[in-house]
Amino acid sequence: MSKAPTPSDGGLSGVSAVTLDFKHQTTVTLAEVAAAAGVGESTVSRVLRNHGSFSKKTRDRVMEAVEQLGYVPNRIAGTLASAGSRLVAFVIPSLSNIVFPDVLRGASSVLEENQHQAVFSVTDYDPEREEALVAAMLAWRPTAVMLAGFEHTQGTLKMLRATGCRVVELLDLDGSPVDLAVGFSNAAAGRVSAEFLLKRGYRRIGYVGHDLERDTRAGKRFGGFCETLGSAGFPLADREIHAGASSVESGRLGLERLLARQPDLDAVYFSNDDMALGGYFHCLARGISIPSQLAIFGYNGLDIGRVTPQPLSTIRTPRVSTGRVAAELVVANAPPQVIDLGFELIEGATT
Amino acid sequence: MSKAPTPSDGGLSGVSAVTLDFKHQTTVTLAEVAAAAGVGESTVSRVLRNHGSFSKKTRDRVMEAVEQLGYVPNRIAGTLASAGSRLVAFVIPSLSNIVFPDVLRGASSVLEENQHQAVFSVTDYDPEREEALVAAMLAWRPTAVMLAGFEHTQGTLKMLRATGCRVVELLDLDGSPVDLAVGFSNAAAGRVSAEFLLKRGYRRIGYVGHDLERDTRAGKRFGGFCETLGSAGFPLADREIHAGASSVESGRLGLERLLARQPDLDAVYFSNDDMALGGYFHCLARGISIPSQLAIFGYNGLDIGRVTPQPLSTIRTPRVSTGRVAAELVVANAPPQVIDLGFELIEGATT
DNA sequence: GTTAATATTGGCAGCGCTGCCAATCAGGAT
DNA sequence: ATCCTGATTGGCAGCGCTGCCAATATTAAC
Repeated sequence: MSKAPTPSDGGLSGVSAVTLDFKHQTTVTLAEVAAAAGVGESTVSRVLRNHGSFSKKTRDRVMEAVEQLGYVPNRIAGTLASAGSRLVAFVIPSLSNIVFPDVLRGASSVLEENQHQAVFSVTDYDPEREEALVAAMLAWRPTAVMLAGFEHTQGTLKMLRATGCRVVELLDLDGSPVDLAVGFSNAAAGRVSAEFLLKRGYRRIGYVGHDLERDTRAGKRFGGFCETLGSAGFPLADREIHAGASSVESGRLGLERLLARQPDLDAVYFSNDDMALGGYFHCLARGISIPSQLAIFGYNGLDIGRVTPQPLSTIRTPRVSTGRVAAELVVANAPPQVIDLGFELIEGATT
Repeated sequence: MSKAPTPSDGGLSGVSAVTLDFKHQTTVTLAEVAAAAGVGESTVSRVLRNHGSFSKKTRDRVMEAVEQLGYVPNRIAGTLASAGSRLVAFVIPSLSNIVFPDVLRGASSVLEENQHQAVFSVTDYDPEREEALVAAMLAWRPTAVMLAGFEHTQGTLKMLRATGCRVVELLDLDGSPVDLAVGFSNAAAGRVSAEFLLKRGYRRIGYVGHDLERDTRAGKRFGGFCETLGSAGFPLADREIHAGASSVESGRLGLERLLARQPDLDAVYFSNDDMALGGYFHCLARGISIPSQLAIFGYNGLDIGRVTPQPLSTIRTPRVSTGRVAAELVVANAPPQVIDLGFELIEGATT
């Protein structure tokens, strides 16, 4: 963000002079509605939840009182008195990496249709932080907790196994799930990417990636990629790892550095499409012709990669579906299982 | 998403054969901890919340029992018994538009530091849906509700004014807030963009945008932009509006269509950077030289726009700060006010 | 008209935790 | 040893709603 943004002209500035009245907690309760409608509390409860039986006349009177008083049910009390919270907790590594907003998007539509709510918090790829956030989430007695991948602290695993709620591990398949798992194999994605580049005849292949320690799924892709290259007899020529999160800029810088050391690479595999786009822009800016001088391969299948002058070769991952399917399993209270949604290799014009 | 993704090789497929034991709701309660530690319930409560006084010895015994039993406090019960839920509700139009994940990101770090949780739902730019989702959110008695902009249905406004929780309207300043507002003026951003293009000498200016009815903030920018062009005597030459959400692809197609009708435009203003990047890619692909043949101007200041071969001229908006400041105001329970975070014009190489 | 079913309805005990208040305890002053 | 002050502690009444069950109203069947 900018340090000291220019205040927009025409905008109100700083603290407005007009101070609205402070709100007073309006606490219309079920009991008040019942009194106003001249019926019992349980009747109001039944009408509002459309559960059990009541006459049409009663229904109308109750609804009128609800309207009149502006009653808003209190789900905190409702949850405590009954069973499920209908809250689904997401503990995700990041919101900068488009993968996670996509997963949330897929899940939220399903959850909203089923009267559930999504709660989330961001670990910033820190397992300790994840543990603390999972604990905080469990305090809300959610219907389910959704996490990225299988790498968790012992403490997190212990909580997850002890809790009564469902657990869904997302976007990975290379590991053993606590309960449900929805995603695809990152190791396989890495292998498929390597096979593709080899089949197309590339031999001196490099890698530009971001922090593999923290983003373990990127690490698994890298592992599968190197393994395949190695067993084909053409091991990875060199790699350039950016310490922080992935970004277009670090992809660009990473490729620049890598090429400075290894000017004769014929292909580069990137940890994801953001990084790959940065590499692509570097080539455009330097006049490196793609793919004749250098091939570029990414991961994720972002929309933007299909609209660049040369479409990006990449692996398309079912991010939105991952969220959607995970949410569907949870609302259906499906038995423990592992769902492989697969991925798709997109052959663009950069390879 | 892909229709029928190839299952990843090496991944487990479909329903796994191994069925884990179903969970049984482990309900360790405060009372059980108290019994195990040999103290009263209120003592356990005080220790866990680190509130009130208790001896070190008592503290240790309680913590041991908590550890032993794997007790997880129940915030549902806690909230019902005491005051605030420490839940902050976000009702946002979209998760595809990077703006909103950025706002959530800014807010979530502040909220997590202050032991609050973020709940969200997505309206898909539909005011009726927003109303239903706000109602659902209020049922959780959140500390605050955060919404995009000032355009809400009468029903939504009524609920918002009647509720006891704080209301924050984000990313807009052109309207009157219910309670708090944090953002910047979109109309001003449009005006500033137009002034800039005029000052640089552009005269035949076009617009490529997305659905203005639903994205009212984009509509306000467009309004400010046209107004300034008009009063300078160089009214908008033409415009191309894509009916759906903004995307790189629709920016590219939009520019193509616009140029087909108006081949002699000298500059195009886009509804945001995604659209502008699409336009930029179109020019790259068609060999239209930028900015000599055509200038391109965006909105948002995405990182990617700084790394393209020619950095994109745009308006940088404080999206993450908007979320952060909004969260700070809420946790501090600040009085009603309007905060203008401004924006910054970035002069890239596309104008 | 009467009994048996069935449809409606109200009462009330919690759900698990916190806030309030009274009770108990530990030290120090007298 | 006795009293006083402040630190600790436990008991218990709700928070607002739902689930269970008994009570009452309706309608069908005889």
